[in-house]
Parts: sequence; C-alpha cells; structure tokens
Amino acid sequence: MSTETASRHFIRDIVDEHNRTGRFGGKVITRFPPEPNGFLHIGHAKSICLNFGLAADYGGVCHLRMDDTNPTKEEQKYIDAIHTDVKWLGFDWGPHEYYASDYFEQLYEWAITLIEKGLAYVDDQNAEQIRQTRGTLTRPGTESPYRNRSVEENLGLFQRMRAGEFGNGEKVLRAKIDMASPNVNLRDPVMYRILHAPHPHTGDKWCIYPMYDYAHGQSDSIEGITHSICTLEFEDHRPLYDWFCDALEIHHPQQIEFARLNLTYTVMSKRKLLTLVKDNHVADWSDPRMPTISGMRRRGYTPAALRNFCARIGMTKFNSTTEFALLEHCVREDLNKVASRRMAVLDPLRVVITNYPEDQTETMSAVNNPEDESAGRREVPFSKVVYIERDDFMEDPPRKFFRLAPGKEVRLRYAYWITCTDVIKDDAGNIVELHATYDPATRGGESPPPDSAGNVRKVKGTIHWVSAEHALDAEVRLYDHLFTKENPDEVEEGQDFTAHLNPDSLKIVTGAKLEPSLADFEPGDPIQFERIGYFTPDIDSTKDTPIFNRSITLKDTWAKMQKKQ
RNA sequence: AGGGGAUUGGUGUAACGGUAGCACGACUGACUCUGGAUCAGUUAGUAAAGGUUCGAAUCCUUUAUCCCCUGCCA
Repeated sequence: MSTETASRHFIRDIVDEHNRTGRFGGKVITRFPPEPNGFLHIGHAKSICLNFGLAADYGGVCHLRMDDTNPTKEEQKYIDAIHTDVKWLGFDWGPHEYYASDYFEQLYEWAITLIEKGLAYVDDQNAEQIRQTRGTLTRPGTESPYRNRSVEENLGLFQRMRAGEFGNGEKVLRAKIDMASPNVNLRDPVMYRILHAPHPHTGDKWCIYPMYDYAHGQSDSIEGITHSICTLEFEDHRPLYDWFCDALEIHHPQQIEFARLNLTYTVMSKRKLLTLVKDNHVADWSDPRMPTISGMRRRGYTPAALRNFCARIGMTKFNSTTEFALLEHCVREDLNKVASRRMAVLDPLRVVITNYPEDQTETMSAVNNPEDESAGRREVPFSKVVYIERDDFMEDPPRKFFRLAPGKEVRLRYAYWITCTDVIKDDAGNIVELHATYDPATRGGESPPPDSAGNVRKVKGTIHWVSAEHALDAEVRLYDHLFTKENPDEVEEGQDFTAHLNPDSLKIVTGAKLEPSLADFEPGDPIQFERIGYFTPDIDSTKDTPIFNRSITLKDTWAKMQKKQ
C-alpha cells in the first residue's frame, strides 16, 4: 500500500503552509467536480486520487459535485457512470454528493446582490456583439451601451430573464469589472445566459443558467471547500474566482492549478472521446480501448493499478506527457500479484501423444498463483490429445528456440515431458498435427530420477497446453493502442486526430481452447493465461461462448529478440 | 513589452543555497516448471548566457523554447 502513498508535491506544500498560518483553521475540504457530459477518463482519475487522497491524508473530506450548469450537454447516464467509476476506483464521498444545480437559488440571490452593489448588469447585446466588443488579446474591449443601466432596471430585467420572458440569447447578465483588463476573463464576463432547455436535475424550473466562472467558485464557497484544485487552463480564471468571492464577501477557497495528464498513444479530451464514440471508431465509452475508467475496467485493469499509476506520475504544473508504458507497468505489477493463473491456447495445434493410453484421463495439480500461496492449487485434466500454441512449435528452429521441434523434448507445464516424433501436414503443406511421446517418469512435470551414473536429464522449455477432450471454446479479444502515433494530435495539414487510428487495435480470436476451470470467472476477475498475458471475462460473454478481453500481454523477451532480427 | 504559466537523463519526477536521487524505458547478466515474476548491474540530465555567493538546479538579470487565454463550454 505504501506505493500508493503520494510523494510530496507543490499542492501539499501549499496546504502545509495554510495549516501553518491557520488560513483555514487546519481544515482540508476538497471536491471532485466533474461535468456530467461524458465518461470519466484516466486524467480524471488523477484528479480523483489527488482530491480524495489529499482529504484523507489531512483528515478532511472530499465532496463529489456534479458541475451541471449546462443542460444542453449533460445527461443522467453520465451522472450514473461517474458514480460507478469513482466508487470502483475505490473512493467514497459518503453523504457529500452535491450538484451545482442545487445552488441555483442561492446563486440567483447572490447575482441580485451583485446587481444591487452595481457590480453586475443585464446586457441586451447578442453573442456576436459581445464578441466584437471584447477586444483582442492585444487591444482592450469597449464597454456595452447597456453597462450603466440603473440598479432598478437591471433587477427588473434579470427577474424577467428568470421568468422566461426572453428567448435564448436575447439577454445575459454580466459582471461589471474592466473591459480594458489585460486578462480577457475580466472583461465583463457573462454570469448568466438564457437557455430554454430541461435540466437533468432541475427539470424545467430554470431557463437561465449560470456560467462556470460564476457557479464554480460560489459552489465551492457554499460547501466550505478550502482547496479548489483544477487544471492549468483555469489559471487565468483565478482572478475572477477571487473577484466573485471578494465582491460577495463569502467564504473564499484557494484555487490551485495543476497540469492535466497526457498519455502517449492516447487522446484525452472528452470532446475527442465523444467523437470516437459518435463516429463508431469504438463501440462506446466503455470500449476496452478507451482511456476511460469504464473502458479500463472492462479491459481488466484494476483500481489498485490505476491508483498506483496516479501516485507515480507526480503532481506539477509542467505540461508533460507520460509514457503509456508506465501505466502498463502499474497494471502488470498489480495483476502479477492478484491474477489467477490458468492455461489457454489461443492458436491451437493438436498434439497426439502416441504412447499415452487411449481413453485415459488424469488430473494434474497446478499452482493457482505463485505470488500468493493462499490462492492454492487446482486440478487440470490431461489426456492423449492436447492443444499447444502454434507458436510453441517450429519445424526448423533457430538456436535459442527452447520450445517444441522435431526430435526435441519440452515440458508440458504441470503434466509430462514430451518429445516430438512426427509432423503431420495437409496437402498444402500446412502443419495440422504433431505426434509425440511422453515420459511417464516426468508426471507432474517433475524431472525424472537420475540415471545409473547419477545424471539428471534436463529440459529447457516449458509450454502450456489444454486437453482437447476437456477444452472450452472461447472468443478472445486482443487489444492494442488505439492510435499508432505517440501523439495522435500531431497530424498533417487538413487531417484530424482520427488520422492515426490503429486499424489493428482490436483483433478477435475465435476457437481459442481453454482449461475447463476458466468457466468459473466473472467479468473483472483478474486472470493470467500462462505465458500469454492477463485477461478478464468480457460482459458480452454467454454460457455458450465465453469471451475474454486481453488486459495486457506478459513481457515477452523472446518476441523482443525476434523483433530485433 | 497583451496577460498568465512552465523548462532537471529517452519519459515522469525529487532535491526548497551544501554529495543531482528515485521510478519507467532501454541494455547486460543471474535465476526460473510462465522466455512471466524476482535479483544484480549498465545507460543517460539541471534550456542558454551573464551575475550574487566559500558554494547555485535552487537567488538576480537577460535570452530561447513550449503551453494556456479573444464560448452566451467547463
């Protein structure tokens, strides 16, 4: 568990400083504030681990808050998915589930306060006019002709906005700050817009909705948040965040910004992920190739692996890109500890053991997890005909090939040592079957007793197998990176990020042969197919056709050696 | 001179004026009934230039490069 303990980082330094000076009375209250407009991804996991982790470490609490201020993009199904994913990741918000929309009434009243203070006004300009008068990055904006309406007029208009007297876009409420500010966010930002749209949580109660800048900080304030942690792009918004809290004279949390996670071979924005879903480049948000939490869950990644990954990537303000290999390392590290070992043959080649009695079946005792003795052992049926992996045989093997070849001896894991005697081919010259003999003295895979001179026969290779008579047929889905380029956004003129989608990101294998006990697992259960990789049953599995997703391959130094040549 | 932020091995990070460390990756080797795991080792870095200091990744100045900001998105 110590690996999951985050190391020191700048946010902890800030919190420590606050605690030292007593700014928040030693309290730490954080929040994870997703907008329910898409599924959570691994980048959100970084934020979730940070916010919940910080609260836990400092004896505080972390709230889950739906940042639901834009009903045109938000849906209940996303809210449900957020619940599932945060829980699955291992975090508990207890009673602290909130919705920005719960605060709409308070936000409205505070807007009136600002109008009364002369700090907000109703603007009749349309979106285009507001854009035109905002100025540019290098030139100041110009003030709206409606900027100096009386408090009474503003109050009346704002009340009528709420009452639904105006159409979408006819009027907005703006904060009166500074049209000449070098920070564009301070040039009279829009606080409320009119949106005649039903809201997943408030139904048709409202037709005016607060903008992020006006809703977020105020929601933080209402909840007594001490540290409002967000990503770098909000750095420019902090002065506005502070302005609202100061103007309203309400509890004032500290906004802190950190760099969002980037991963090689991956896109992370919800907009792009939505595109992948909508354009059917993937099956849905929880497609195992997606960097979503639900996709990774379906793929067989574990919560512990994701949490550990989040602890390892660090926390800085530097815009970096983490190698996918680090995530894979964390996944293998956890899966190695917890996965049940089983035997499965993906590309079967029949082997007939010619000197093994017809009709005989034995059961062989196999270790369930060499990393965890408490996982115990199981019995695996063995008989005259077995399947081995086609890759584990070569008719004309190179020097360092330790597997089966004509005249060569190899160990069938937990069973017997066999020697290949014949290669059977079809008319086209394809290998269809192997004949072999076994050595009864090697039962269980053990070395045979020493000969009269005291020499012990050795065997270098051990391969996996499945008894043909007892095998389960299955479909196996093999996944690879969704993109072929480390940075999918690096594209030629006129292309977009879909230009480098990997056509081989999903390979479906049918007719895989499984050890019978593989029928006993549920989606999410971590399994290692020995010598191949980590797998978990897919939710599409049926009694007749079990389906397994490959979570990740085992490291394969043999494949690496081959590749180099 | 628009504003804001950033820059340490291939990658991600630590070092808070005092020995540049850790992890991932890559590469060796040992061990192994998984060519897995494990173990041992190798590799490679403070963006640049000035300055302050006994001493600078850290402080100052200048430069370079990168990211964000002109939604009635968040």
